[in-house]
Amino acid sequence: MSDLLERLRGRGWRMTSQRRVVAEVLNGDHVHLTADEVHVRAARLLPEISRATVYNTLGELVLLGEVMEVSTDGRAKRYDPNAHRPHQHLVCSRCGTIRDVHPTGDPLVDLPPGERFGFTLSGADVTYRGVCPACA
Amino acid sequence: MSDLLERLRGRGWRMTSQRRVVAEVLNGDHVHLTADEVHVRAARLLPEISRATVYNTLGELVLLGEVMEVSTDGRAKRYDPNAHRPHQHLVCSRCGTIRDVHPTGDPLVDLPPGERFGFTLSGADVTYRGVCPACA
DNA sequence: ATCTATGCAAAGACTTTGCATTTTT
DNA sequence: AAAAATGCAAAGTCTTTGCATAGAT
Repeated sequence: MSDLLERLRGRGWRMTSQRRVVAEVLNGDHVHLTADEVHVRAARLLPEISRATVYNTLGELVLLGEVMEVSTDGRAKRYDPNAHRPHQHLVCSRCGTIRDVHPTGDPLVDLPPGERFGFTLSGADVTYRGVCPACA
Repeated sequence: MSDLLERLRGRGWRMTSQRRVVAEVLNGDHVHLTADEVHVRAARLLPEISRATVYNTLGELVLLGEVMEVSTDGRAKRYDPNAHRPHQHLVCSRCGTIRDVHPTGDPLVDLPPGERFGFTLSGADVTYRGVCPACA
């Protein structure tokens, strides 16, 4: 749908060739790359790009709210460009692959006051676990 | 309630002084320590204990299913001794503190077949996010 | 006596940082 | 020209590993 690059341009994000290739690599659905995977793919388009820049850029995109950081167990963080559309994740317990899934009914379970321990709630994540077809 | 140490003894777990202090440190409710925190506290009871042993022991407890690994964002993994009782986590977005919360209604949302992408589902985690009283 | 856990120190995976240089606006 | 991004290399955090020694059953 909406193009990450366009959205960023619209927000007046200073554009460089490095940032452009990072945004290109991240664009799409069911994209959940690690920083290193982003670096490898970005380097195919722009060989000189450094790992540091990839990390910087990913950090920026997260701050801008355009990309979400997803941490699955002990593995490297993954970056999900679907920050604008609420969704949940289905994670393969074997290989770590992630698919986006979309709420069906009303999965946003609320927490009763007695269970809040004084916290100010901001939301809830749901992560489904299972084994993907490739690993089964 | 149930004592972690007792449960482990009952399962014929080879007991050493190191393992004993790790189990003691982990025992309780709302305990979600990092490996390093476990090491510090264990070392107060048994100064010679090494980090490697703490990591080994935590890994064992996870394999035995007596302790759960909880990964919150990019921080170090935390270890939760409440593996036996189903519960969810309420995480402070500011400081990372975790509280256990217990299902009220039926929070286990099911995923419709059309959204499974061929995965064999094994379960779902719910994590509530918010700001804890200390950080607010 | 046998079998396993421990501890050290080194390596490894992932990420961040400081600073001089280059690029964008 | 001013402001900000890049890249390098070094350091930092968290975790794992190999192997000789110590300890549990």
